[in-house]
Amino acid sequence: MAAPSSVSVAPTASPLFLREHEVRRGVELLFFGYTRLTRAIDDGLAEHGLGRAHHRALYFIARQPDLTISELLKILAITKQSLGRVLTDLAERELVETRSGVVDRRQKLLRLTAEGVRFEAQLFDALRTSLASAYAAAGQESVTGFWRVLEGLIPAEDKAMVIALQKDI
Amino acid sequence: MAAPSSVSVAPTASPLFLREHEVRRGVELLFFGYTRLTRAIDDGLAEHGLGRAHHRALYFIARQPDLTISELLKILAITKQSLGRVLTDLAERELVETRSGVVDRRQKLLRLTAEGVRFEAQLFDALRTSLASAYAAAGQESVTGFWRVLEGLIPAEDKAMVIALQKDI
DNA sequence: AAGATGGGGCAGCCATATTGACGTATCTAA
DNA sequence: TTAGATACGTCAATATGGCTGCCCCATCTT
Repeated sequence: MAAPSSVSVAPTASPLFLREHEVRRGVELLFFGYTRLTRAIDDGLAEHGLGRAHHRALYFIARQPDLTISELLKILAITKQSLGRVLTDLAERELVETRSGVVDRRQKLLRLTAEGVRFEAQLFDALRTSLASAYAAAGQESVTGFWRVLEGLIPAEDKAMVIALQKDI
Repeated sequence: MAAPSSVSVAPTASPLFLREHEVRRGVELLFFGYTRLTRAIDDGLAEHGLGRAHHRALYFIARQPDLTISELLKILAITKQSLGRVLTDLAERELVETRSGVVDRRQKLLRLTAEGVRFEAQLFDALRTSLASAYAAAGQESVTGFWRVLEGLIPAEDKAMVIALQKDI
Protein backbone atom coordinates (compact mmCIF):
# COMPACT_ATOMS: atom_id res chain seq x y z
CA MET A 1 0.00 0.00 0.00
CA ALA A 2 1.25 3.47 -0.83
CA ALA A 3 2.56 5.41 2.11
CA PRO A 4 -0.19 7.41 3.76
CA SER A 5 0.65 10.88 4.93
CA SER A 6 0.78 10.98 8.68
CA VAL A 7 -2.46 12.95 8.83
CA SER A 8 -4.44 11.05 6.25
CA VAL A 9 -7.01 8.39 6.99
CA ALA A 10 -6.91 7.19 3.42
CA PRO A 11 -3.81 5.83 1.76
CA THR A 12 -3.73 6.14 -1.99
CA ALA A 13 -5.73 3.69 -4.05
CA SER A 14 -4.08 0.59 -5.35
CA PRO A 15 -4.77 -0.45 -8.93
CA LEU A 16 -6.71 -3.44 -7.64
CA PHE A 17 -10.13 -1.91 -7.73
CA LEU A 18 -11.99 -4.95 -6.56
CA ARG A 19 -10.21 -5.42 -3.28
CA GLU A 20 -12.66 -5.61 -0.47
CA HIS A 21 -11.03 -3.18 1.88
CA GLU A 22 -10.95 -0.48 -0.76
CA VAL A 23 -14.63 -0.91 -1.36
CA ARG A 24 -15.32 -0.91 2.38
CA ARG A 25 -13.29 2.25 2.76
CA GLY A 26 -15.43 3.91 0.14
CA VAL A 27 -18.66 2.69 1.70
CA GLU A 28 -17.88 3.99 5.13
CA LEU A 29 -16.31 7.26 4.05
CA LEU A 30 -19.38 7.89 1.95
CA PHE A 31 -21.57 7.10 4.94
CA PHE A 32 -19.69 9.36 7.32
CA GLY A 33 -19.18 12.13 4.80
CA TYR A 34 -22.78 12.22 3.71
CA THR A 35 -24.33 11.98 7.13
CA ARG A 36 -21.99 14.51 8.70
CA LEU A 37 -22.46 17.01 5.90
CA THR A 38 -26.20 16.55 6.15
CA ARG A 39 -26.16 17.31 9.84
CA ALA A 40 -24.48 20.63 9.21
CA ILE A 41 -27.80 22.24 8.36
CA ASP A 42 -30.12 20.60 10.86
CA ASP A 43 -30.03 23.52 13.24
CA GLY A 44 -30.81 26.04 10.53
CA LEU A 45 -33.74 23.93 9.40
CA ALA A 46 -35.03 23.44 12.92
CA GLU A 47 -35.28 27.21 13.35
CA HIS A 48 -38.08 27.13 10.78
CA GLY A 49 -39.53 23.84 11.96
CA LEU A 50 -38.37 22.11 8.82
CA GLY A 51 -36.53 18.87 8.20
CA ARG A 52 -34.07 17.49 5.72
CA ALA A 53 -36.74 16.53 3.24
CA HIS A 54 -37.70 20.19 3.02
CA HIS A 55 -34.14 21.17 2.38
CA ARG A 56 -33.75 18.74 -0.47
CA ALA A 57 -36.74 20.24 -2.23
CA LEU A 58 -35.60 23.77 -1.45
CA TYR A 59 -32.13 23.01 -2.71
CA PHE A 60 -33.17 21.69 -6.09
CA ILE A 61 -35.72 24.42 -6.63
CA ALA A 62 -32.98 26.94 -5.91
CA ARG A 63 -30.75 25.14 -8.31
CA GLN A 64 -33.23 24.98 -11.16
CA PRO A 65 -35.92 27.67 -10.91
CA ASP A 66 -39.16 26.90 -12.71
CA LEU A 67 -38.65 23.22 -12.11
CA THR A 68 -41.88 21.27 -12.49
CA ILE A 69 -43.29 18.90 -9.92
CA SER A 70 -42.59 15.86 -12.04
CA GLU A 71 -38.99 16.89 -12.64
CA LEU A 72 -38.49 17.36 -8.93
CA LEU A 73 -40.07 13.98 -8.30
CA LYS A 74 -37.55 12.37 -10.60
CA ILE A 75 -34.65 14.06 -8.87
CA LEU A 76 -35.74 13.19 -5.36
CA ALA A 77 -37.05 9.77 -6.28
CA ILE A 78 -39.85 9.86 -3.72
CA THR A 79 -43.60 9.63 -4.20
CA LYS A 80 -45.93 12.45 -5.16
CA GLN A 81 -47.57 12.25 -1.76
CA SER A 82 -44.33 12.59 0.14
CA LEU A 83 -43.28 15.54 -1.96
CA GLY A 84 -46.73 17.07 -1.67
CA ARG A 85 -46.48 17.33 2.08
CA VAL A 86 -43.06 18.92 1.85
CA LEU A 87 -44.14 21.48 -0.73
CA THR A 88 -47.23 22.35 1.26
CA ASP A 89 -45.05 23.16 4.24
CA LEU A 90 -42.72 25.26 2.14
CA ALA A 91 -45.61 27.13 0.53
CA GLU A 92 -47.21 27.81 3.92
CA ARG A 93 -43.99 29.37 5.10
CA GLU A 94 -43.85 31.36 1.88
CA LEU A 95 -40.48 29.98 0.91
CA VAL A 96 -41.69 28.49 -2.36
CA GLU A 97 -44.28 29.71 -4.86
CA THR A 98 -45.70 28.24 -8.04
CA ARG A 99 -46.90 29.55 -11.37
CA SER A 100 -48.77 27.75 -14.10
CA GLY A 101 -46.62 26.46 -16.89
CA VAL A 102 -46.43 28.68 -19.94
CA VAL A 103 -46.22 25.99 -22.55
CA ASP A 104 -48.35 23.50 -20.62
CA ARG A 105 -50.79 25.00 -18.18
CA ARG A 106 -51.19 21.77 -16.24
CA GLN A 107 -47.65 22.12 -15.00
CA LYS A 108 -46.67 24.01 -11.90
CA LEU A 109 -43.39 25.84 -12.09
CA LEU A 110 -41.64 25.95 -8.75
CA ARG A 111 -39.65 28.94 -7.58
CA LEU A 112 -38.25 30.24 -4.35
CA THR A 113 -39.69 33.44 -2.98
CA ALA A 114 -37.30 36.19 -1.97
CA GLU A 115 -37.42 34.83 1.56
CA GLY A 116 -36.88 31.34 0.19
CA VAL A 117 -33.79 32.49 -1.63
CA ARG A 118 -32.50 34.08 1.54
CA PHE A 119 -33.16 30.97 3.60
CA GLU A 120 -31.67 28.57 1.09
CA ALA A 121 -28.58 30.73 0.85
CA GLN A 122 -28.22 30.64 4.61
CA LEU A 123 -28.39 26.86 4.65
CA PHE A 124 -26.07 26.65 1.70
CA ASP A 125 -23.51 28.64 3.63
CA ALA A 126 -23.21 25.86 6.15
CA LEU A 127 -22.74 23.34 3.37
CA ARG A 128 -20.18 25.56 1.71
CA THR A 129 -18.22 25.91 4.90
CA SER A 130 -18.01 22.14 5.36
CA LEU A 131 -17.32 21.26 1.76
CA ALA A 132 -14.87 24.09 1.20
CA SER A 133 -12.80 22.98 4.13
CA ALA A 134 -12.86 19.39 2.90
CA TYR A 135 -11.87 20.52 -0.58
CA ALA A 136 -9.10 22.64 0.83
CA ALA A 137 -7.76 19.87 3.04
CA ALA A 138 -7.83 17.38 0.18
CA GLY A 139 -6.40 19.65 -2.46
CA GLN A 140 -7.88 20.77 -5.72
CA GLU A 141 -6.69 17.72 -7.65
CA SER A 142 -8.56 15.46 -5.23
CA VAL A 143 -11.79 17.29 -5.88
CA THR A 144 -11.83 16.16 -9.47
CA GLY A 145 -11.45 12.56 -8.39
CA PHE A 146 -14.18 13.02 -5.81
CA TRP A 147 -16.54 14.19 -8.52
CA ARG A 148 -15.58 11.45 -10.95
CA VAL A 149 -16.19 8.61 -8.56
CA LEU A 150 -19.52 10.01 -7.45
CA GLU A 151 -20.57 10.44 -11.05
CA GLY A 152 -19.82 6.80 -11.59
CA LEU A 153 -22.26 5.89 -8.85
CA ILE A 154 -25.16 7.50 -10.65
CA PRO A 155 -27.14 5.03 -12.74
CA ALA A 156 -27.08 5.76 -16.45
CA GLU A 157 -30.77 6.63 -16.54
CA ASP A 158 -30.27 9.38 -13.95
CA LYS A 159 -27.18 10.94 -15.42
CA ALA A 160 -28.92 13.24 -17.87
CA MET A 161 -30.82 14.73 -14.95
CA VAL A 162 -27.66 15.54 -13.04
CA ILE A 163 -25.98 17.00 -16.06
CA ALA A 164 -29.04 19.17 -16.68
CA LEU A 165 -28.70 20.55 -13.16
CA GLN A 166 -25.10 21.47 -13.64
CA LYS A 167 -25.62 23.16 -16.95
CA ASP A 168 -27.31 26.12 -15.32
CA ILE A 169 -24.42 27.68 -13.48
CA MET B 1 -16.39 33.06 4.93
CA ALA B 2 -12.59 33.01 5.08
CA ALA B 3 -10.67 36.24 5.16
CA PRO B 4 -9.02 37.31 1.90
CA SER B 5 -5.66 35.70 1.56
CA SER B 6 -2.55 36.98 -0.14
CA VAL B 7 -1.00 33.54 -0.39
CA SER B 8 -2.98 32.27 -3.34
CA VAL B 9 -0.67 30.34 -5.62
CA ALA B 10 -2.92 28.35 -7.91
CA PRO B 11 -3.93 29.87 -11.22
CA THR B 12 -7.45 28.67 -10.59
CA ALA B 13 -9.39 29.89 -7.60
CA SER B 14 -7.86 29.10 -4.26
CA PRO B 15 -9.65 26.26 -2.51
CA LEU B 16 -10.69 28.69 0.17
CA PHE B 17 -12.56 30.73 -2.38
CA LEU B 18 -14.57 28.03 -4.00
CA ARG B 19 -17.06 29.24 -6.42
CA GLU B 20 -20.59 28.36 -5.56
CA HIS B 21 -20.81 26.07 -8.55
CA GLU B 22 -18.10 23.79 -7.26
CA VAL B 23 -19.74 23.44 -3.90
CA ARG B 24 -23.17 22.81 -5.42
CA ARG B 25 -21.70 20.18 -7.66
CA GLY B 26 -20.23 18.41 -4.66
CA VAL B 27 -23.47 18.65 -2.70
CA GLU B 28 -25.60 17.14 -5.40
CA LEU B 29 -23.15 14.47 -6.48
CA LEU B 30 -22.87 13.43 -2.87
CA PHE B 31 -26.65 13.31 -2.63
CA PHE B 32 -27.11 11.27 -5.79
CA GLY B 33 -24.13 9.03 -5.19
CA TYR B 34 -25.06 8.23 -1.61
CA THR B 35 -28.75 7.68 -2.21
CA ARG B 36 -28.24 5.59 -5.31
CA LEU B 37 -25.60 3.42 -3.69
CA THR B 38 -27.85 2.96 -0.70
CA ARG B 39 -30.71 1.78 -2.87
CA ALA B 40 -28.54 -0.96 -4.32
CA ILE B 41 -29.21 -3.17 -1.31
CA ASP B 42 -32.85 -2.45 -0.60
CA ASP B 43 -34.09 -5.56 -2.34
CA GLY B 44 -31.68 -7.83 -0.52
CA LEU B 45 -32.75 -6.31 2.79
CA ALA B 46 -36.43 -6.59 1.98
CA GLU B 47 -36.05 -10.34 1.49
CA HIS B 48 -35.40 -10.57 5.21
CA GLY B 49 -37.89 -7.89 6.16
CA LEU B 50 -35.10 -5.55 7.16
CA GLY B 51 -34.38 -1.90 6.39
CA ARG B 52 -31.38 0.30 5.90
CA ALA B 53 -30.92 0.91 9.58
CA HIS B 54 -30.41 -2.81 10.03
CA HIS B 55 -27.82 -2.87 7.33
CA ARG B 56 -25.83 -0.06 8.88
CA ALA B 57 -25.56 -1.98 12.12
CA LEU B 58 -24.81 -5.21 10.31
CA TYR B 59 -22.15 -3.52 8.25
CA PHE B 60 -20.22 -2.06 11.14
CA ILE B 61 -20.45 -5.22 13.20
CA ALA B 62 -19.04 -7.12 10.23
CA ARG B 63 -16.31 -4.54 9.94
CA GLN B 64 -15.31 -4.63 13.57
CA PRO B 65 -16.28 -7.87 15.31
CA ASP B 66 -16.67 -7.64 19.10
CA LEU B 67 -17.72 -4.05 18.77
CA THR B 68 -19.52 -2.85 21.90
CA ILE B 69 -22.91 -1.21 21.94
CA SER B 70 -21.51 2.16 22.88
CA GLU B 71 -18.91 2.06 20.12
CA LEU B 72 -21.61 1.26 17.62
CA LEU B 73 -23.74 4.07 18.99
CA LYS B 74 -20.91 6.51 18.39
CA ILE B 75 -20.44 5.31 14.83
CA LEU B 76 -24.10 5.45 13.89
CA ALA B 77 -24.81 8.56 15.91
CA ILE B 78 -28.34 7.51 16.78
CA THR B 79 -29.94 6.94 20.15
CA LYS B 80 -29.69 3.83 22.26
CA GLN B 81 -33.40 3.20 21.75
CA SER B 82 -33.18 3.34 18.00
CA LEU B 83 -30.24 1.01 17.95
CA GLY B 84 -31.91 -1.29 20.46
CA ARG B 85 -34.80 -1.98 18.16
CA VAL B 86 -32.48 -2.68 15.26
CA LEU B 87 -30.32 -5.06 17.26
CA THR B 88 -33.36 -6.88 18.61
CA ASP B 89 -34.52 -7.52 15.05
CA LEU B 90 -31.10 -8.75 14.03
CA ALA B 91 -30.84 -11.02 17.06
CA GLU B 92 -34.31 -12.47 16.43
CA ARG B 93 -33.26 -13.39 12.92
CA GLU B 94 -30.07 -14.87 14.34
CA LEU B 95 -27.86 -12.62 12.27
CA VAL B 96 -26.13 -11.06 15.27
CA GLU B 97 -25.14 -12.52 18.62
CA THR B 98 -23.61 -11.04 21.74
CA ARG B 99 -21.19 -12.14 24.41
CA SER B 100 -20.32 -10.47 27.66
CA GLY B 101 -17.17 -8.45 27.60
CA VAL B 102 -14.08 -10.20 28.85
CA VAL B 103 -12.37 -7.27 30.45
CA ASP B 104 -15.63 -5.55 31.40
CA ARG B 105 -18.62 -7.80 31.87
CA ARG B 106 -21.09 -4.94 31.55
CA GLN B 107 -20.23 -4.67 27.90
CA LYS B 108 -21.87 -6.66 25.16
CA LEU B 109 -19.61 -7.67 22.35
CA LEU B 110 -21.42 -7.80 19.05
CA ARG B 111 -20.65 -10.38 16.40
CA LEU B 112 -22.30 -11.71 13.30
CA THR B 113 -23.44 -15.31 13.33
CA ALA B 114 -22.40 -17.54 10.45
CA GLU B 115 -25.68 -16.70 8.78
CA GLY B 116 -25.09 -13.01 9.52
CA VAL B 117 -21.71 -13.20 7.85
CA ARG B 118 -23.27 -14.81 4.83
CA PHE B 119 -26.05 -12.24 4.62
CA GLU B 120 -23.77 -9.24 5.09
CA ALA B 121 -21.48 -10.60 2.39
CA GLN B 122 -24.40 -10.91 0.03
CA LEU B 123 -25.41 -7.29 0.63
CA PHE B 124 -21.82 -6.19 0.38
CA ASP B 125 -21.61 -7.77 -3.02
CA ALA B 126 -24.18 -5.31 -4.35
CA LEU B 127 -22.21 -2.44 -2.86
CA ARG B 128 -18.99 -3.78 -4.31
CA THR B 129 -20.49 -4.05 -7.74
CA SER B 130 -21.64 -0.44 -7.70
CA LEU B 131 -18.53 1.02 -6.13
CA ALA B 132 -16.10 -1.05 -8.11
CA SER B 133 -17.64 0.07 -11.34
CA ALA B 134 -17.53 3.70 -10.22
CA TYR B 135 -13.89 3.26 -9.19
CA ALA B 136 -13.04 1.67 -12.49
CA ALA B 137 -14.81 4.33 -14.51
CA ALA B 138 -13.11 7.12 -12.58
CA GLY B 139 -9.63 5.66 -12.49
CA GLN B 140 -7.16 5.04 -9.70
CA GLU B 141 -6.06 8.63 -9.13
CA SER B 142 -9.67 9.65 -8.75
CA VAL B 143 -10.31 7.13 -6.02
CA THR B 144 -7.63 8.66 -3.88
CA GLY B 145 -9.17 12.09 -4.30
CA PHE B 146 -12.59 10.68 -3.54
CA TRP B 147 -11.32 9.32 -0.24
CA ARG B 148 -9.43 12.45 0.69
CA VAL B 149 -12.38 14.78 0.20
CA LEU B 150 -14.76 12.54 2.13
CA GLU B 151 -12.23 12.24 4.89
CA GLY B 152 -12.19 16.04 5.09
CA LEU B 153 -15.92 16.03 5.71
CA ILE B 154 -15.55 14.02 8.88
CA PRO B 155 -15.42 16.22 11.97
CA ALA B 156 -12.16 16.00 13.87
CA GLU B 157 -13.80 14.33 16.86
CA ASP B 158 -15.02 11.46 14.66
CA LYS B 159 -11.82 10.82 12.77
CA ALA B 160 -10.24 8.52 15.30
CA MET B 161 -13.28 6.29 15.02
CA VAL B 162 -12.94 6.00 11.27
CA ILE B 163 -9.25 5.31 11.50
CA ALA B 164 -9.96 2.56 14.02
CA LEU B 165 -12.35 0.92 11.58
CA GLN B 166 -9.86 0.96 8.78
CA LYS B 167 -7.01 -0.40 10.81
CA ASP B 168 -8.71 -3.79 10.88
CA ILE B 169 -8.89 -4.02 7.08
C1' DA C 1 -64.44 12.98 -28.23
C1' DA C 2 -61.14 9.79 -25.98
C1' DG C 3 -57.25 8.96 -23.71
C1' DA C 4 -52.88 10.36 -21.71
C1' DT C 5 -50.59 13.36 -18.68
C1' DG C 6 -49.62 16.77 -14.76
C1' DG C 7 -50.96 17.60 -10.53
C1' DG C 8 -53.77 17.31 -5.94
C1' DG C 9 -55.66 14.77 -2.32
C1' DC C 10 -57.55 11.06 1.03
C1' DA C 11 -56.83 7.12 4.24
C1' DG C 12 -53.86 4.28 6.32
C1' DC C 13 -49.54 2.14 7.11
C1' DC C 14 -44.47 1.52 8.09
C1' DA C 15 -39.59 2.54 9.27
C1' DT C 16 -36.72 5.18 11.75
C1' DA C 17 -35.62 8.60 14.47
C1' DT C 18 -36.29 11.50 18.89
C1' DT C 19 -36.55 12.69 24.42
C1' DG C 20 -36.73 11.61 29.19
C1' DA C 21 -36.96 8.70 32.83
C1' DC C 22 -35.91 4.67 35.23
C1' DG C 23 -33.79 -0.13 36.43
C1' DT C 24 -29.93 -3.32 36.92
C1' DA C 25 -25.40 -5.09 36.72
C1' DT C 26 -20.82 -4.07 37.11
C1' DC C 27 -16.65 -1.48 37.56
C1' DT C 28 -13.71 2.02 40.00
C1' DA C 29 -11.98 4.86 43.48
C1' DA C 30 -12.15 7.13 48.01
C1' DT D 1 -16.66 -1.37 51.70
C1' DT D 2 -19.39 1.64 49.89
C1' DA D 3 -20.62 5.59 46.67
C1' DG D 4 -20.78 6.88 42.29
C1' DA D 5 -19.97 6.28 37.46
C1' DT D 6 -20.67 3.50 33.51
C1' DA D 7 -22.80 -0.01 30.14
C1' DC D 8 -26.83 -1.60 28.78
C1' DG D 9 -31.96 -2.38 28.60
C1' DT D 10 -36.51 -0.62 28.43
C1' DC D 11 -40.77 2.16 29.00
C1' DA D 12 -43.94 5.66 26.87
C1' DA D 13 -44.82 9.17 23.87
C1' DT D 14 -43.88 11.69 19.66
C1' DA D 15 -42.05 13.27 15.04
C1' DT D 16 -40.52 12.73 10.35
C1' DG D 17 -40.57 11.05 6.10
C1' DG D 18 -41.28 7.50 3.45
C1' DC D 19 -44.97 4.08 1.18
C1' DT D 20 -49.51 2.08 -1.40
C1' DG D 21 -53.95 2.37 -3.39
C1' DC D 22 -57.46 4.97 -4.98
C1' DC D 23 -59.90 8.81 -6.91
C1' DC D 24 -60.27 13.56 -8.55
C1' DC D 25 -59.75 17.59 -11.88
C1' DA D 26 -57.60 20.26 -15.57
C1' DT D 27 -55.38 20.19 -19.65
C1' DC D 28 -53.00 18.49 -23.63
C1' DT D 29 -52.78 15.34 -27.60
C1' DT D 30 -54.59 12.64 -31.12
